[in-house]
Amino acid sequence: MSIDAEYYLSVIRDIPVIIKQISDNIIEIQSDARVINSVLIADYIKSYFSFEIDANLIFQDDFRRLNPELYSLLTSYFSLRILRQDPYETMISFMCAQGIGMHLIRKQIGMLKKNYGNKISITLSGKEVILHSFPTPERLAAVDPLVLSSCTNNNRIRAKNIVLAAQGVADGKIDLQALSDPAIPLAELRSTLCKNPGIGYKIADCIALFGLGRFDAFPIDTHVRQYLGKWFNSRTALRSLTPANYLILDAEARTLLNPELAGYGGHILFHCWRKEIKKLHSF
DNA sequence: CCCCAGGCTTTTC
DNA sequence: GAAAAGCATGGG
Repeated sequence: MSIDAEYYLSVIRDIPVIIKQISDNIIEIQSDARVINSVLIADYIKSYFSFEIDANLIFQDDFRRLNPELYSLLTSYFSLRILRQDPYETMISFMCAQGIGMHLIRKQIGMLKKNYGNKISITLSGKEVILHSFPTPERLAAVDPLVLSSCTNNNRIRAKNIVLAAQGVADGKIDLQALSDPAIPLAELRSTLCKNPGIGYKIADCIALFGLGRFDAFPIDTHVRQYLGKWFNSRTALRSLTPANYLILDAEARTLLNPELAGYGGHILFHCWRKEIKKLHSF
């Protein structure tokens, strides 16, 4: 596998990690830690990068037969990984992602970490680099929403919703551990998450897909709607993305992709669409 | 100045 | 019930 840089500095569950490209198909994970979340780091990383998922399970023979040109375009994205990220961090992060561009989303999350996260020192090639962990629920729960709004693109409603969500996690009213039970039906999981202000269908599905390991969850945003229209001739995709149309598109996607891995496939399609068609480079 | 960006909520018909 | 308008800012 490969990453699109010489190395990445990352903080996984408060553990600083260096991800380095060694050769074309080999990356190396460096860390001083032996365990993450009480799991041996090697085992944790294996699960974190969801290495057990094979794109050929998602885009099966019928897909390949019906969409030969698209399939060949997609194959260079088959090594793309969906990370099993922390559910709370995923929830807050995607609450920052409503109707704005990627660089503004990254800016918001960066400010949240810098202003309210813990400093983490890491040594890289003999030089000290300061990283920031994601702020704890307790920390964000205690912030005045008006103050926090400087980190949320000056959107006070978003800041208030983030504080409410952090408070919910801190006091146990939002039990993300319980929601990580794979036996919970997807529709039920989504409606539970949507009870929180600031979380609609799309963000609920993102939390499920990226934070709860639910690779069957299929978030539909403006890009997904576009490729469903262009690549799969969906008539619904030509209409505005109302809640009703969202559910129709969700059902359509499950007829195109292996339903159990629809979201994983959607993410591969998403990045292929953004990079090949929209010519966007930011992730 | 327009529209669009990994949408959700409130108002209005 | 479903559509329309408001939220916020930066970039094309």
